[in-house]
Parts: sequence; structure tokens; C-alpha cells
Amino acid sequence: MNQQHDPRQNHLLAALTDEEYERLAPNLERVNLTLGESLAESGQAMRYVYFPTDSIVSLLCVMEDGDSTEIAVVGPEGIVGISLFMGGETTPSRAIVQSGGTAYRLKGHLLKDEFYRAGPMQRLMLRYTQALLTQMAQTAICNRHHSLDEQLCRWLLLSLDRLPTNELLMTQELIANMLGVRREGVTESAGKLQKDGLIAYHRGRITILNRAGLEERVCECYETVKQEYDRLLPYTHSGKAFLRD
Amino acid sequence: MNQQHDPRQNHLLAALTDEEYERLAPNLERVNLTLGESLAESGQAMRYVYFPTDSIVSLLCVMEDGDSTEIAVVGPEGIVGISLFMGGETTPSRAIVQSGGTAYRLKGHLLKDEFYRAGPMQRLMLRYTQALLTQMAQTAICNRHHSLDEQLCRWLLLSLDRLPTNELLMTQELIANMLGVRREGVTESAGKLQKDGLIAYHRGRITILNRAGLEERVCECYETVKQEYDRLLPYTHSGKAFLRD
DNA sequence: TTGCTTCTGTGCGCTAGCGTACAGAGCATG
DNA sequence: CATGCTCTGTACGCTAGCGCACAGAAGCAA
Repeated sequence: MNQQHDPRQNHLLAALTDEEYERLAPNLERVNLTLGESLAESGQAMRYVYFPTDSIVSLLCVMEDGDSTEIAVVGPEGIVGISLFMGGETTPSRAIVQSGGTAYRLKGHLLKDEFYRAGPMQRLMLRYTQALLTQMAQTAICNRHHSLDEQLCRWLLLSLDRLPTNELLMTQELIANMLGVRREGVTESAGKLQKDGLIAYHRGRITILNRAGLEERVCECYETVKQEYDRLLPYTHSGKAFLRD
Repeated sequence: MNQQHDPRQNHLLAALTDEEYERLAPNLERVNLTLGESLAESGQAMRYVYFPTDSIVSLLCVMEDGDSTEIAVVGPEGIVGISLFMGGETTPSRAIVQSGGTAYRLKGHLLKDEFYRAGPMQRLMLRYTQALLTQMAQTAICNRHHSLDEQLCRWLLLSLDRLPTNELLMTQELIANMLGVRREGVTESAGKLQKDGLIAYHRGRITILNRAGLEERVCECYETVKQEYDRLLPYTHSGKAFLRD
């Protein structure tokens, strides 16, 4: 029954060998992440890494004037805090909870210890980092070449893939922040999607009505990223299938 | 006297321990990279990794319609082919020589062997990857928020930092490809810089006349990336100082 | 010289997205 | 029920950059 709160709902934890998992498990601490909470601030050392199970975290790049853009999104398929084992300790990006829920956290040095055993877990983390890298690169090109309409679809689908439901709790204002555009632009794009019956939204609650319709309108970036996740992390089931087991 | 062709002009090779370097050195093969040459194609396995010494390589993200955008640039401070040790074998990006010159290449499996010794070299490569990640993230946000004028300055400075001279062999057409914009846009922006005496260019040859002037006009992205490289790879001298030794 | 190619400059209409301003609608709270 | 706040919708002028078209200039080749 505690299926509802098993750390191994996180795909990376699930993909560890039993031996590795047993070493980490006693130190995994369940935490509740609330919308808007910050897990990492630009330039500050992280004390913990986070393994979301049913929450989503956005990695944002912030500029001096406060403007920001999401560079990647992390859900149950990933981990927040890769800079800890990558060696930088800090990142110049922020990590903000985009969809509240549960995550398991682990003290940074414990993760590093396991990582530097240089076993299967290390390879797993590196492959995950590689997938994240692809997501960032694709975001860069998408920002340059694609319309807001397409980007909104991409964002919705990436979020949807990481959620157990069809509902997103997220205002247009926040989405605009993520995409690095004006709120009014999001209102307009989202209005089109709603008019065509693909989504319904109401004061910070977005319901996806027709996923296939979104996939028709999205730019190739979504598929590129998804395929790369599937290729690099096949046994972690980047889709929802895993959560339904 | 063979200072001119020492593999350790590459900052990563220079930062290896002598023991590590001795293991790799016999297998380092000097190659001449020519402008426009492709070192890696999207989705294809790489057989070699490359350590540029006085050349520059662009990592490009390519879309179905052929449009592309540079997501990062690699010079004597780095290595081309991180996906080999990150575990993906392939990347969805292309690697194109942006400035001809010399590099040393190494068979992929030899690099992996050394990497999975999990010694200092591994940590070095991971820190470098982290720096590259920052460059990509900053490119994403720069694409979103900054004017072509600013981006051109950023691009020029990033290239300049990786070159031994003040001269770039690069047409406006190619720069436009890198930045993912129209050639005419580059002509216009570059025209302003030339008019103000910061650069001079002539049929594919750009000379930087006033570096400080460029630094005044560039967006914060340049400095952010540079600082992160310096922080993560201090002993590899990301500026030109190293080359002057 | 002549011709061909490559590179750069310029002009013009078009569109996506920006900045700003404001209005109405839903929800919570006193 | 009145007040205030948050969220969404809409309108309008503005600008950066796009797409296209073409012209001149510089270099290469015969």
C-alpha cells in the first residue's frame, strides 16, 4: 500500500542495483515539495540532491535583471543537483518546484561517495546528465527558431510526461516565466489551444483534453528530447508506463 | 622549439597528472583540422575524441529543415566528444571546425578506459562537462533575451578567447549559421561594430581592433560563462595567458 | 581581359512578440 | 456583502528580425 510513497517511483533510484540502493535507502529522506519552493539558488552550494517521485522541478537560468528562462525540467525520471557529482558544487542556475508533490532527498556527500565508487550508478548518472544536456541544447535551438505556440505545446507535453495526471497547477504568468516570454503571449497561445479543445484551463489549473492534438502542433524539439531520454535511459521508462505498474 | 606542436597546449591534457598523460601520449595523433570539416554528425557514433590546440570547434544543434544553431564552442581549453565517456556514444549535435588548426585525437575506447579508472582525469573531464553545460544554458537564455548586436559580441569574444591571434577567418554567412540568424542581420550588426572601429573585416577575415570595446557592448552571458570556466578549470587558464607561456 | 563565384551592402514589406494599459471575472477574507 | 487580490482577456503602437530581391565589390580562373 505504500506504493504511493516508494522512493523507487523515481526512475533513477529504481534503476540502481539492489546493492547500491540498499546503501542509499537508509539515508533517503522523504520531503514534500511545494509549488514555487526553491531547491537551489544560483551560485550557492547544494546540501542535498533530490529525487522527485511525483513532483516536477524546473531548472532556470536567471539574469541580472531578474528575467529567467527554463533550461530543463526534471521529474520522476531524474535527479536535481547533478553539479554535486559533476564537481562544481554550485550551478549558475536555479531549481524551482514547478509541480508540488513528493521527492526523496539525500545528503550531497553521500551521493558523491556512491558516485565515486565508479560502479553502475555512476554510469547511470552520467547517462542521465547526457540526456539533460540534450534537453538544454534543444531548448536553446527552440528558443531561437520556433514560435511561442509550438514552444507552449512542447512545455505542456514535457510536463505531462512527468506527471501522473492530466492536470497542471500552473498560472499563465508562471508559464511565461518558464518560457521567458510575456504573460500576454501565453494567454494568446493558450487561448488558441483552448478554443480548439486541446486543453481547458481556469485560474491556475490546466487540464489536457487531447494529448494527440498537442503532439500535432508541437515542434520537433519535443520528440528529439524524448527519444534521447528513451535511448539513454531505456529501463527507466521515461513515459508514464512506469508509474502505472 | 616544438612548443608549436605540443599536445599539452590543450589545457585539459596539460592538467592531467604526468602518469595519466604518459599513458595517453603514445596514442595521441596529431591532425590538421580545416575550416568546415565535420568531426561528428548527429546520431553517429564517434570513433575519436579531439583535443584542439590552436583550432576551434563549434557544437551545433541541427533541425530537420537544416537550420542550425551553435550551442557551444570548444577550443584549446576543451575536448570534443564528451558523449563518449558520458555514455551515450552518440550525440544529437554536430561538431564543425570553426577555425582551422591543429588538434590531437585519441581513439574513443582509450579515452573511456582512462576515464573509468576514476582518477583525477575523470574529475577533470566532469568539471569540463559542467562548464560546457553552463555555456549551453547561457546560450539558451541569450537566444531568448538578447539582441543580435549583443550576441555577435559574445560570439566574437568567445572565439577570441580560444584563438592565439586577433584574426578570425569566418564569413558573415557562417557566423549567421552559428547564431541561427539571417546573414543580413549579421552584416548589419557587424557593420555597426566596424563603423565604430571595434573590428575590421573583409571577405571572410575579421580583425578585432578593440577588445575592450566589445566587452562594453556584450551581454552578461559572456562574463557568466567565462567566470564559470575559470572557476571550474582554474589551472587550465581559460584565457590566452596559457598560450603565451 | 573577360567571365564566374563569393562575399558584403542595402532596401522594403511583413510578422511575431514586446511593452503598456486597462477591464472583467473568480475567489478569499473580513 | 463589500473589498481586495489574483488570474485572464484584449487592444494598440512599436521594434527586431525575417524573407526576399538585387547590386556592387573583391577575388579567382582562363
